[in-house]
Amino acid sequence: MIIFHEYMNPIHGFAMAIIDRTHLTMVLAIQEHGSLTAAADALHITQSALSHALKKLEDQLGVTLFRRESRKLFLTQAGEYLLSVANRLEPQLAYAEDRLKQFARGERGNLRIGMECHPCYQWLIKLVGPYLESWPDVDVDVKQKFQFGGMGALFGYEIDMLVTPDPLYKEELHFEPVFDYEQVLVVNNKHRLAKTDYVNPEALSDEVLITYPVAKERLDIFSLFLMPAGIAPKSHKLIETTDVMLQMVASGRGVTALPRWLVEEYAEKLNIVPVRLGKKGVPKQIFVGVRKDDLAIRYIKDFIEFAKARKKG
Amino acid sequence: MIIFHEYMNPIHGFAMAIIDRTHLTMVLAIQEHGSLTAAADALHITQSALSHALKKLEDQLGVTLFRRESRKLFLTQAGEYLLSVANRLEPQLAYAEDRLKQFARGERGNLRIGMECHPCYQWLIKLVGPYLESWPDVDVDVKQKFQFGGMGALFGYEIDMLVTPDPLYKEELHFEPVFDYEQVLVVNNKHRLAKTDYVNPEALSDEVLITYPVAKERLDIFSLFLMPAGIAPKSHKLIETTDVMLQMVASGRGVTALPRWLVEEYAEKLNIVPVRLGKKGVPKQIFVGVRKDDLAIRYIKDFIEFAKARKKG
DNA sequence: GAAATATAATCATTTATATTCATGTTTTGT
DNA sequence: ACAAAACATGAATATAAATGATTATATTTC
Repeated sequence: MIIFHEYMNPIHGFAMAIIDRTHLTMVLAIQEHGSLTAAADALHITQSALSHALKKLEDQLGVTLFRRESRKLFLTQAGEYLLSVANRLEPQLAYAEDRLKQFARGERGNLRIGMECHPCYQWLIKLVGPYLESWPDVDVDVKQKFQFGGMGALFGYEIDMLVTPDPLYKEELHFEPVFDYEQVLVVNNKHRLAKTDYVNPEALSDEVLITYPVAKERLDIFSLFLMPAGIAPKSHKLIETTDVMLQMVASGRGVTALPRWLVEEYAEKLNIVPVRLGKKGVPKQIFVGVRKDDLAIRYIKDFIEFAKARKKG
Repeated sequence: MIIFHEYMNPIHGFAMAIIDRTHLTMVLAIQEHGSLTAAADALHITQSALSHALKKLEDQLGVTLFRRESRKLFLTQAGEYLLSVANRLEPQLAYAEDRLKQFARGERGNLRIGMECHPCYQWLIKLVGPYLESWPDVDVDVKQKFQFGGMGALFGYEIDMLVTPDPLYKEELHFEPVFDYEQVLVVNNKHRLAKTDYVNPEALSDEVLITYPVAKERLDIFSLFLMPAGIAPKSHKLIETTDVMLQMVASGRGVTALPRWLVEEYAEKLNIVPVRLGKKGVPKQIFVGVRKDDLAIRYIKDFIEFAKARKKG
């Protein structure tokens, strides 16, 4: 029996779409189990419900999906086609649902990390490898340039995590220190200051100072050391990368300021020496900040744990 | 807000599948129109309904799909993913639905034609070309061997249409004559019977009769001509194909019986001549039969019209 | 060949779900 | 400050779906 049934003008509901996921699972179950009764069992509904659902679908489409022959059902051409569609699409829906639940559990996602502290990059790189291993379904993305600063990027959902030496305590954000270190002066090992215990700001007025190309306020050597003493270096050179910067220092072209742990690492290969800034040194802290809401996401919370566990002093 | 909501043990309904086609269209509409209100309009539901539906989906999945920022919505990572799924799968569902409706209108399908009449094959072939052109979404399949005969194949849904000279009037079947023709004797043009107006059965008792390899009861030359007169040919050769059969006749190896129109076609190339069987000739009819239910299918009904329009006498 | 069994269809009713309506809250624009 | 626009919420209601009981029919079993 073929009924030409026009499904029209539904006042309620998502308009005229007929085929639904339930219809796919329905056809799959009937085919798999060979009868309405068995299929209904598998779907945890009654035979009656399934019979109704099937009939309704057939009526709405205006096509017979199963030929009823005595008490058995056989797929018609249309049914065969719908089955093939179901076989193809239903697993994809199921898979999508699984993945979304992974998102829900915080097991899948894309962690976009912003860096506001040049030398921290070296530290981060060492962290990322093991982290990616323990979160195989999380991708990490590191960004370093922000139109409205790292905070703006965090607020604007441009990044999900900010690595910075300057936390900003705001209601919506959560900052946590991940490691302490000492900011030191770096000089060539034959430099006149190489053997001293510490340097005073005045000692730098004759030096070429090399830094990353960012505002002076964001450079600790200026904000915490030179500017309080009212001193300026002989000249100021800007260099992008840590490697080149240290090559310059090693070949006696100037001095720079970096974390002590980083200098010690490079000291194995280059002729450079760390020297304390001032009698007491310049202590620093690095923080990671996230949006408070995101602390519920496991892979984000776990990244912070990872970071704290790998302190470098 | 992330809610860890376990959706469990539903007593009713199709178990635990969450994502539905409505959810796909929902996400697509929100994305396309940029706001719940506009999307709801497009879906012909109220803003409230859409808000409820979205919230419910998010609760069930336990994941936020849209970040609400002031009065605007932005996709989260999970939402982005669901959108990509929706973009991929929803059109496929819509397409499947379209095709099923084509089935319903009888515009798409597979027409399996069974042949129980050897020479009809030539006639059918000429029909199929134009038919396929006017029904681009219908495939035609021609079968010639049936374990339980043509009728059995029709009943058993092995074929959808039977071309036969012997209709069987049954409740569930519908037969219709598609063309009338005369069954004639075919002889070499130098044959002693070539110039006669007609032949009597006795005239064949000295001839080699060539036929298709089927039961004698199904051969008109036997059932309608020789057997009623109690005559048998000198010998009986079985040949599968019409072409070879007529080559044999043309080279004087025997005679055969075929539709007049078919003989006239071959007579242009081969030295063969049709001769009337008996004073009145042997009139025949070819029928096509289908299951009565299938008459509602347009491409099937139309095939019969095609056939009748291309009569060959 | 009769009884038992299995399957699907149907009907009336209950239950569940989806949608609306009325309203509240927040944000935006003037 | 105020109106308009956008989303959220709760209660009421409309729609859809599932159930339970029953019927019809075909297969299996004895």
